[in-house]
Amino acid sequence: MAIRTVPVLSRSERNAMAMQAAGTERPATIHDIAAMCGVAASTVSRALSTPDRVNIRTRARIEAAAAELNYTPNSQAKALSSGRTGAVGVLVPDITNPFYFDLIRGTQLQLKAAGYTQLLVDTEESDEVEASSMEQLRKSADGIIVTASRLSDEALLAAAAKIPIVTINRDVAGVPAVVIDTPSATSQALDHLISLGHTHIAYMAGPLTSQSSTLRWNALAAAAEDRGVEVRRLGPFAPKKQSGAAAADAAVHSGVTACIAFNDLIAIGMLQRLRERSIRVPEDMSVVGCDDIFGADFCNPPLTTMASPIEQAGRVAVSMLLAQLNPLAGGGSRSRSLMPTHLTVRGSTGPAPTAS
Amino acid sequence: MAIRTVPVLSRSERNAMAMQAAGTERPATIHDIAAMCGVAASTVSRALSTPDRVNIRTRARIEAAAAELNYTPNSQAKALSSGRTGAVGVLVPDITNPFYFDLIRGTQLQLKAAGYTQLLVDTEESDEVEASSMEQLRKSADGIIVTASRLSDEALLAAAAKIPIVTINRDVAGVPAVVIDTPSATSQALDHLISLGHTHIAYMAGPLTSQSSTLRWNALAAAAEDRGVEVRRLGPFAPKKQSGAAAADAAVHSGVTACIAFNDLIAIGMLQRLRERSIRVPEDMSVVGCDDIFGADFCNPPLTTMASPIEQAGRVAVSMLLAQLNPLAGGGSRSRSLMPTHLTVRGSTGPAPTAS
DNA sequence: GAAACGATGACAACCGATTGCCAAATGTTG
DNA sequence: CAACATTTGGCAATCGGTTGTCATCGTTTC
Repeated sequence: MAIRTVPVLSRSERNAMAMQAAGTERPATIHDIAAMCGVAASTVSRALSTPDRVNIRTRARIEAAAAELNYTPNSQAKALSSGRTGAVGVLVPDITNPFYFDLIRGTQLQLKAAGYTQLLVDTEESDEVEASSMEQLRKSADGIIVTASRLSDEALLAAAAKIPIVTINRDVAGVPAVVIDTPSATSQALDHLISLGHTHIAYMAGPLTSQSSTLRWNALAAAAEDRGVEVRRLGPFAPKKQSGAAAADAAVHSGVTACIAFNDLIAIGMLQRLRERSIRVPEDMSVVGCDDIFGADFCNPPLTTMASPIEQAGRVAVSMLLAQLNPLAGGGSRSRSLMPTHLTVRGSTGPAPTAS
Repeated sequence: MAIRTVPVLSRSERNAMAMQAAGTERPATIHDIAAMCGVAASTVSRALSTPDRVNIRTRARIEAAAAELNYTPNSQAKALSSGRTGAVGVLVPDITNPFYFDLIRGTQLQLKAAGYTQLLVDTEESDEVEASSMEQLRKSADGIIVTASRLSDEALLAAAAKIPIVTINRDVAGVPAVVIDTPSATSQALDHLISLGHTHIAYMAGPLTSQSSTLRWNALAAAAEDRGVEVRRLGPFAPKKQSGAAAADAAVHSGVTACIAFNDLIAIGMLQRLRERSIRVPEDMSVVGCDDIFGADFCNPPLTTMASPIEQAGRVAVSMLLAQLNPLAGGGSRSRSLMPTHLTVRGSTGPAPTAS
């Protein structure tokens, strides 16, 4: 009969050995605290998460021990057993777009304040990456904030059925959304240009898959018809500074005297290109951007733009998502939030050139 | 005698009930696959992670079942049992600083390519937040990338003993680091200014806790002595665009004709302020920035700056960290990487004004 | 044809917490 | 002082994987 020669070790004995071997201090667990206080692990767990369920004196002992051991709960284990991960995914189409910097900052601040972790994912403007990231996050996050989604309405709805979602700048019935009201700013911008005497105006469109671009164009076209001016649509252009060159050339070629760009990146790119071509802004051509991103105020000339409360939009999206996650707090969660915008006039717009 | 009236349910039975109740499809687990293939869960686990340990036919069956069930491993469970989280923490002092946008982009891209998740944390320029974030990440990440750390050398070393760390722009013996070689670019910038005839030059310093700022100043002071020109240190200034106003005023007041700013944010802020005060750049005052961030090329005038390969630095940091995590790959991991920089001359520097 | 062997897959412990259930301890009341 | 209500805290199952150990099976070699 074979006798086990390897002695059976208790968990703490093995841990102690591992510690000794590695020479590094092993993070404390609730079991360590339990052993130190002479109570069960479950009691420790309760003392820390449901303080009322535990005698105040026991709780004090446990808290002291936890402090002494420098205890931090293991978030993985917590997530596994409780089902809540304490993380929120934030999907952006392009990390390098400054628009999202402000957004990310807003979500980051608000999430941290609520004790959540932000999982930042760059979907590279691809609907496939977006969909697979969502599937991935479904397990590792409690909710998702999706900005400028490239997915179809159906796909978004289906995803929202699996995990709480809040969209930003993408309005789909049934999915809570934060929408920055750039369409209404668009007509403000149009009126601004009209008041400066412009009658031939172009809209430099964003990606075809961008709902924002479509909505802005619709609003702009409607307003133009209402005011009896001509606005033509050019593009599409990728929302990057480099696209500005093509946009500028297209605008010049079309003979307009003013243009409204899908976003500030394109507008700033246009400014650079126009300068290269010695076309003066705003004397020869007025340019309006959108979003008021970092840089819009110090480019040359400073950019007239439709300012969006970007960071605030991020914060609101987080609030809406957290309200969805913890319905206990009385405040009935709204499902749609419209963020106001306004036109900020700087140096890139001016009177229309008199007929040459 | 009390008989249990509640029937004991197997795991799958309960899951099925939960599915029915929630009306939503529950993510598949290895147990589902195991049941479907008539093998043990452990076999499924091996088939997916150690394919060689499993018969090729069994493996094929398992893979087919996994695909059919649309199986995705639960990262929490994986992390808990294996000890590896598949996540890397990235600590930045200020998310809104465009310098870090490029950095974050670099880390994000490289991490994603390696199948890791990025946990982004804003430490708000606080050493305490930085320390507590590290303690937190110790459990939830496999490694940490720390940019421009505000911690003491000892604290960093201690942290590095607990979890793999790579620093960026912070050199501590014993901690792998990526260092952007701005000090050497600093003397390039100085020579550039000297060649333009400047003899009275100021360095607009960054935060006192920034090692980068100190190193740049040291390099600059040494080079200045070597060339026999006067360079005075002004500041410190917070690395934000708003600080540029104070910096500009200080520079003007000190009577210098050129200044080298700690970073582009300060430099751009200075340009704005100088313009407000009708001080011409570069005719009355030359300005050199550092980093070549987004915006440096289109501000007014375009900024002469010491260009840093920021995104690349992020990628290298990730590579170094991953090499540390997976030592299997032969390439001996370097512990220090110096990123070259160069001076990019644009419009913000020009000949020194002739004596008035 | 038997012994030795490698490949294969099942069993079960484990990671670090949460949580339902129940027993013991405590306090309250008549 | 007994009976009952209420805390309080322990036990054990569970989350979804990973991994060490071991039994089994088919194959190879002498």
